[in-house]
Amino acid sequence: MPSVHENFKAAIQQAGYSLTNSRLSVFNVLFARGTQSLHELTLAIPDVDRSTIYRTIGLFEQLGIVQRLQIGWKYKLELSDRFTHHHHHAICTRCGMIIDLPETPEIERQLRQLAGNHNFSMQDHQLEIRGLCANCQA
Amino acid sequence: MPSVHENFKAAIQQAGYSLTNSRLSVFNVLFARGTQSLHELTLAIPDVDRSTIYRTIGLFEQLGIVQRLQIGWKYKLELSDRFTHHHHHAICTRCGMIIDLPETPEIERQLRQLAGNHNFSMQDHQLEIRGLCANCQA
DNA sequence: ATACTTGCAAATACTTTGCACTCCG
DNA sequence: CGGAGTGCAAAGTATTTGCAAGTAT
Repeated sequence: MPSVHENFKAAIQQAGYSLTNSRLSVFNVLFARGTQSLHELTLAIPDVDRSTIYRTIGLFEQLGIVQRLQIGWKYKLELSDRFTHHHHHAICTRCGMIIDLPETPEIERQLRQLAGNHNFSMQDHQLEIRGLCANCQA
Repeated sequence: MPSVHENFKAAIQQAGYSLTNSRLSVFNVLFARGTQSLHELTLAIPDVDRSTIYRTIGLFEQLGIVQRLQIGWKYKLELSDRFTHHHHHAICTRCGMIIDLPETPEIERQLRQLAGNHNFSMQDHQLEIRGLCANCQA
C-alpha cells in the first residue's frame, strides 16, 4: 500500500521529471490545506517564486495531479482524485462555503451512459452544485 | 408564449436596469453564436468598449442571464438555461470540441437527493464530462 | 430632467517568457 | 557532467475602476 507521497513521487518520476523541493512543497501545501487559490499557494510558499508555482501547477495539471475548480469568477486548485477520493462540490451561493459531496456509483454510471449515447467516451467528469448550505437556508 | 427577446427584455427591466443597445448586442451575439470567450465577444462587437462588455457580462451573470463554463484553463460564456435548454457539456480532451448533452430527469433527481443528504438545497448545477469524441476515438 | 450607462484611459491583477544560474540524477 | 528546474525581471493578457459625457425612461 503506497503512501500518498510515494504515489506522488512515482507520478512525477515515471513521467520523466525530477522530484524537486519546489514541487514537493507545492504538493504538500495542497495536501495539507486542500482546495485553495493560486494566490493562497504563493502566500503559503513564499520561498518559491510565483513563476515556478505557475509552472509547477501547469505540470501537475498536465500529469493529472491537480485539478482546477471554478468558483464563480475565480478558480481554485486541489489534488485530483488520485490523491483524494473522487468527490463533487456543493457551493453555497450566499456564503461561498464549499462542501465536498461523495461520488455515487449510480450517478457515475448514468453519466457514462449519457456520454456513450452520444458516442463520447468519458474519461473524467466534474460536477458543481450551486445552492444554499444548511446555515443559509434559515 | 413570450419570445426569447421579450424574455430578455423582461429580465433586464424587472430588475430595474435599462435595455440599452450595448446590452442587446451582447445578448444577440451570445444568442446567435452560442458558447464563446469574452475575447471573441469583444471581436464580434467592436463598437462596444471592452470595459462595457465586462460590465455587461457581470450584470448578466448576476441576473442569471449568462453562465460561465470552464474549459481547461480558460472559460467561455453562454446563455443560461432560461434562454437555452438546460444541458451539460462533453469536452474532447484531444481536439477540444464541445458537445452539448441533454439533461436527464434521472440525473437531476439523483443530484438533488445527493445534495439533500448533506442538508444542501440545490438551486442549480453544472456538469462537465471530459473524454474523447467519436472522431478522436479512432 | 436625472439617474443609469458608456467610453476612454489608466490602474490592477494575473500569467507567461527569456536567460543566466543552480540542482537532481 | 548535462540537461532539467528555478529565480528574476520584464513582457503579455485579462480585468477593474474613476470620471466626464451620453442616453433611456
